[in-house]
Amino acid sequence: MLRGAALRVTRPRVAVLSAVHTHPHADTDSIIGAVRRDLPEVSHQAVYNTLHALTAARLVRRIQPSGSVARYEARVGDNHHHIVCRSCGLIADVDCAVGEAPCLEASDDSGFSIDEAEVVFWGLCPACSRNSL
Amino acid sequence: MLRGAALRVTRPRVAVLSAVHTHPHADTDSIIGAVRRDLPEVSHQAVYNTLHALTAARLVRRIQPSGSVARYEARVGDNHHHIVCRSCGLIADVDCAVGEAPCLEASDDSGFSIDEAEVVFWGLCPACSRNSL
DNA sequence: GCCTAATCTTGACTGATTCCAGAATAGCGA
DNA sequence: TCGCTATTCTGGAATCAGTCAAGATTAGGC
Repeated sequence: MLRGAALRVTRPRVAVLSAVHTHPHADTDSIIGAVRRDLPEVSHQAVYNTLHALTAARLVRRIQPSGSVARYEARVGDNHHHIVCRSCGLIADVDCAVGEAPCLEASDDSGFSIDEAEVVFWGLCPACSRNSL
Repeated sequence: MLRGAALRVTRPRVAVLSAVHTHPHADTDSIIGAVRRDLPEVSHQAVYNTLHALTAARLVRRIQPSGSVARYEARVGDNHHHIVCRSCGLIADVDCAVGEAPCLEASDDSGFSIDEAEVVFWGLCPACSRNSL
């Protein structure tokens, strides 16, 4: 995958890419933790660098719901959306009915040239929903 | 408005509420600046407190597109959406065709109880669009 | 195997936001 | 109108995610 994106194959990069694949929607800190289970010596800077490089190469997607830190996921290219729990922050994927970006047309684009419509559904996850009764 | 929300009417609060009305989509720093034109002595903390209180009271809405700091707007209750310029960060409003939250149904809610669908359109504003030609 | 540019390590730094303790004050009741 | 009390504000320190920068390391082409 890395070679396909014209990126050098280094241990930290392989570990980060793999961590993002095994931990969907994880924040940077969790990814650093996961990577260090394989490579205890990686610097946080290397992880930040790699995440930026992978994001720029479209191998991972960066998401950041309001009030949350940056999170990353490896599911790219299918323009799916997310549901975020207002209470615990849990994130789940939602398939996009349309499949191609932008899946939605703006009623009035104010002269902008739009290339993507990002949808975030807000609500309560099953567990928090139960607890709030 | 403040009294209607059972909030004490203080000078900082009036100034913040007014600043949010006159500066749509402004970030906290701009709001602090605008407020200090009226009340030079307000602390940044008072502005943060007030913005949180107003947000909780639903008198203002907090928005935070990926990679941006928190921004606030006074247009509430009509569930409109936003277009964000990828290049300069400019934000414009887009009316929601439906008008009531959630304006969109998730194809599969994963057991979540959803109360809002937030839509962010990404693209280039007219000026940046022209410059990139 | 060597060379060079890309990448990594280390450690300091920034900027937004939050935490805290003491001073000020809005709005209640007398 | 006056005083009381809880809420709010001030000022300053602290936190936390993320960025910057310089020198050491290393992947990958020759």
